[in-house]
Amino acid sequence: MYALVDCNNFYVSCERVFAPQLEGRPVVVLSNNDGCLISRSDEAKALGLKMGEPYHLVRPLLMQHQVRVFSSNYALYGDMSRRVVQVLSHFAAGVEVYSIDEAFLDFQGMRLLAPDLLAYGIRVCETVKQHTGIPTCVGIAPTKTLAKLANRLARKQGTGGVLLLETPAQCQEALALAPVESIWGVGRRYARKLKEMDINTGAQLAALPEHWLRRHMGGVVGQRLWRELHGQPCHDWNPVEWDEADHQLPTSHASRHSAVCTRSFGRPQHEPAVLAEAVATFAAKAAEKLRRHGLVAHLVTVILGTDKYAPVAGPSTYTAAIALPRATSNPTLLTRAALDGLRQLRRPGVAYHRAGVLLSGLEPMGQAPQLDLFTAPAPDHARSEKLTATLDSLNARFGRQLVRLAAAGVTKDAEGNDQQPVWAGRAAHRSPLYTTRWDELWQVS
DNA sequence: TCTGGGGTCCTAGGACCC
DNA sequence: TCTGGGGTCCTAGGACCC
Repeated sequence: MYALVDCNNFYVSCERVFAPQLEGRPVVVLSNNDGCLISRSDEAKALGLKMGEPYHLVRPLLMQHQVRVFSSNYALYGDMSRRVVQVLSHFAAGVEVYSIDEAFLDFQGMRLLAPDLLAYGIRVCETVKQHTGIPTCVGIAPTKTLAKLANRLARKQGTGGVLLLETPAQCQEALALAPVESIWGVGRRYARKLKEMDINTGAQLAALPEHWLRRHMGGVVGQRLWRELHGQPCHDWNPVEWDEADHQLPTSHASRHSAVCTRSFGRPQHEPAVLAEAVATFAAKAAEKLRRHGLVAHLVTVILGTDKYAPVAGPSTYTAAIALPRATSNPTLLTRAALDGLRQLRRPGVAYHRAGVLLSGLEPMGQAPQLDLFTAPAPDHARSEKLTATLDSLNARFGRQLVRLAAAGVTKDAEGNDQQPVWAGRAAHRSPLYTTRWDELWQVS
């Protein structure tokens, strides 16, 4: 058995923890660059506001109904997510973090400890709410796919936000209630195809022959979906590992294949120097992510994007890949490669709307075989490793990007005040970093 | 003027290797 | 006229997830 714990309207709920007066009022959170709506309170959903809707199109509606708007604040959401996972870790032998607002719990054999699984699930919800302020729902079922389904139904039909599907009959009943597009693994395309065949519910999908899903729904992916719907677990299990020394960051053993940092600019940019600072910043952030996971990369891909909504033919995304002689997570080497890529890619006079850096060809640090027999390790390799480690610990202690490469640019004015780089995205409504910055702590008066 | 970011898996086809 | 078999790696594209 698996339990899926899902935080309700997660980003909005995080904002409400520190602004309880917004309880019961319509609230939305915007994507990076204040682009689209990515989290909505129940009241905002009731106004007809849709997930992913462009902010500039619904602005009049938001003003009309006095909807409270937030720019996204990932430092806050990431920290709240970590707290939720920490609470969950006390309730199961294993926790798999699936996304920033969802986690699976290993409930195998849980019956022995908690004969009443439903009551146990309710206790999970209550404890998370009490310890973090975040409301959740829990779905419990024999497979991850069925647990997702149970979770989806839990809010409306569950007990205290919890729904337990245990017997085949219970699973069948739930599947019959589920629109086919709500099944985990059935996206827009497959949903349309299925509806054309008059397959409208999860139960109808599960009733198709296994080989049909293999043939028409992505090969083994479809086959796995069929089996999961029939109670046979097919998905991997990748629990987080708690580092005893540093209880801050759980790390997953799931292998990662890439680390990427891309951003839209607040306004289009064509200046080489500005683009270089942005790309250097993204390279450093992606490299930091790599080191956090103990990985090194073989390949650096620089991404530049023009206006993807412009009514012109041709692609809006351009990439240049730089292969490294040796896999590394060193920010200096990765930034240098990224800037090389940028020089290859950039076309004079073209206005770019976004940029990014993708690191791939990943391997665990220390195990990477040397690709180039004739390139000796740099003589200052050890010093440079030490420098990187020092940089990471300074940034961990005093705030992200406090110490960085000069290539990433300077964002202080003459008086030493923080200043946004010219390429920075819009974030007009960001809340304070209540839990991760000393000078932005929540104040109670 | 204004439309996010970060991932996964699978398949097919081409280049290249012995 | 006839043109193997078994691989790897890379890229692009399509599907999905949050």
